[in-house]
Amino acid sequence: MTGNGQARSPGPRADRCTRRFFDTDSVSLAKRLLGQTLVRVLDDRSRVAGIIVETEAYLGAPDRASHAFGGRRTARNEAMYGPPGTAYVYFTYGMHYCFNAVCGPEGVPLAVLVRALEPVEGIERMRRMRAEASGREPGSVTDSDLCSGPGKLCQALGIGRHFTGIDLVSHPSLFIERTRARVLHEEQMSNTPRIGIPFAGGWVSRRLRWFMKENPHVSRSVSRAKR
DNA sequence: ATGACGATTTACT
DNA sequence: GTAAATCGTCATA
Repeated sequence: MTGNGQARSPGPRADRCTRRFFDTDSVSLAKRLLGQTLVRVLDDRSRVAGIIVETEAYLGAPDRASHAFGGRRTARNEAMYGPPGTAYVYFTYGMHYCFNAVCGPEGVPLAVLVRALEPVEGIERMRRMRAEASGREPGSVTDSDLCSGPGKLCQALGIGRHFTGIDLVSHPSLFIERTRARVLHEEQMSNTPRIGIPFAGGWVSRRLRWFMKENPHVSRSVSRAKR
């Protein structure tokens, strides 16, 4: 036992992100999430996980690109109004799920979309799950094609609709581990406009997408947007 | 009851 | 580069 009561383990042991970690604005959370690890514990208790390398901030009612634009509150986006640390998972284009971490005070629909992961645990398992979900052969799924997009990472981690509204701070099979104590330095990250929101008027050009520079696991569209 | 529309991915020219 | 796939959700009637 150490002085602060934490158990000492052989290697660096990752801690789960707390309520306080999520209790901030979405731009801050989008940056803080870079370098943390999204973890899914499967039914057989094995873990699949990846380091978050790309995020997008959604700013709520005033944000034309947000599902909560204009204060819209429906059965679909109800989770966005939950307390910080709530998961918001939505289904889109008739075939894909996307995962968000909700932040800000309860009742205020701020969220961060997790767009890409660098696979680190259970990679072969993720490859199989993603292959099955997209109707391909596992051999055709390369490491950089595994979690390099919001729909892809949900396939790889087996994240579906039933996770929407769950509490990332306490849920046994979906959470985020604090693998990085501090926010990445500015030189280590880039920001660009968000992807796939041509309908968002003046919000289209806002640079609310954040990603690790030079990381091969960020979503495709990066390569042409900005190196 | 109906119709338009995606915070995407994939295959193909 | 462009386009198809595919369906839950929500606004309108």
